[in-house]
Amino acid sequence: MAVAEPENTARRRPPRVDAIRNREAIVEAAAEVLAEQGVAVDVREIARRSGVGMGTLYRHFPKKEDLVHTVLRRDFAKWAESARQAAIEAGDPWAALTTFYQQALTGYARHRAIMENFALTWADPDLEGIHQLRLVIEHLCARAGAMGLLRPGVTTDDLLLLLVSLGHAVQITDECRPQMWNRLLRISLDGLRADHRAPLPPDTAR
Amino acid sequence: MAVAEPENTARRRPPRVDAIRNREAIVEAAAEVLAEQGVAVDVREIARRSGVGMGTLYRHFPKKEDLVHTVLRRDFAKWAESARQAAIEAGDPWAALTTFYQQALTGYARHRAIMENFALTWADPDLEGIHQLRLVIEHLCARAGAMGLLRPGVTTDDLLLLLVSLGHAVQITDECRPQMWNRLLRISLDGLRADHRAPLPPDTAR
DNA sequence: CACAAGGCGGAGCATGCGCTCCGGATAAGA
DNA sequence: TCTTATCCGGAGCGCATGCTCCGCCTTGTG
Repeated sequence: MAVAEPENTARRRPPRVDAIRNREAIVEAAAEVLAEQGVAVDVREIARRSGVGMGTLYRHFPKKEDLVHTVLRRDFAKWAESARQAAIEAGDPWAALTTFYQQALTGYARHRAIMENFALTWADPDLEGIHQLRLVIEHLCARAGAMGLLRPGVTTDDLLLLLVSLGHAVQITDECRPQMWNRLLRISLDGLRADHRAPLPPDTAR
Repeated sequence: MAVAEPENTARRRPPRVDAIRNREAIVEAAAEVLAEQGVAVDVREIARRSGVGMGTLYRHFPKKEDLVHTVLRRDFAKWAESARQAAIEAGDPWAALTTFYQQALTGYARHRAIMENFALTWADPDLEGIHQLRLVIEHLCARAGAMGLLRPGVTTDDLLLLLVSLGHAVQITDECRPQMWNRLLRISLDGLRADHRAPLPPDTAR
């Protein structure tokens, strides 16, 4: 690995302006298309919408996966942040929890690729985005728990899984019955309230 | 449409024994593979496992869809029936509801194709299988409601959607944390109990 | 303005999958 | 046994999709 790589540290021309412009157009178009159609979308469609050729697209993102990851990291972070903001603006801890779910699930419905990806990776704490989201939920959990509002024994993992699970319900119902998932959310949250003292089944270690 | 179709009513030889045997082998193998890998499976894999050539497979089922439907109708019915039985054997109405979900969700975890298909078609009451399942849930709902155990305003659709939603959670967690979805089930069912009298959000018509 | 380094576009390759085609095999009636 | 309607197998077609290749063009520098 010690072979001389000439000029790999400096003396590199900065990227051309058209290259920068194109890269941004690609990411923008990809975000749009991934939100609409999910990760199974044809790469040609992304190229078409961003007004760029396949060669250009693959120069900037050597694998489709690279592009998808780039977009997903960006949009996932945006999404988690907006849910966090919504929770902060709510008054009491319980309202914060409710608002958090409502905001998160509403966003969910508008981004198929986020949903698909979240369902696959929610249990992996190494991913930056998931980790951030986990911290938010932990905080909400702690706040509600401190005021004795939350059912004892409920974990952050429970709340994360609930988010994934309801996310699926949202994806299925949002188009034809936009308020139906809200009923399910209400039911689940009521099941999380502290007046249920019966212990939950143990969560067997992975 | 009145063109003479010669001999379309009788005088047709019965199918050969090898044809019958092969047809059954195909359905059996397809059920296995669909359960493991979902509907996206390669048709060649089904042919291979049933020890039959592509020509034979496509003679019996002209489209992949036909085979999938055949298998799904069969397995969906089996699945719904086993959940119904479990509910019947339970004592009180609430135990029936709990057992029903537990049985249904356990079966769910073992059949990917059923899950994928159910998520797409649960709202369509024209499908025989879904209709049957709906009746079962309606009955459970009525029983629990009559004893004042069920939260007022909860509909059959709510319970169906809850099934789909938890089904997704099961699919995600069953391999690495087999008991985790049970916690979510418990939470949701507790949210369905009659001690929550706060009205649910309205379900806007489709 | 002249000239490269680097960027650009899209035809085309490789792979995977649904489905077809047809020469050969075989069950079942005469 | 002989005949034939019926069935069998699997090579291969058509299409979609991820990705590459290469001749032409743009940008930025002296």
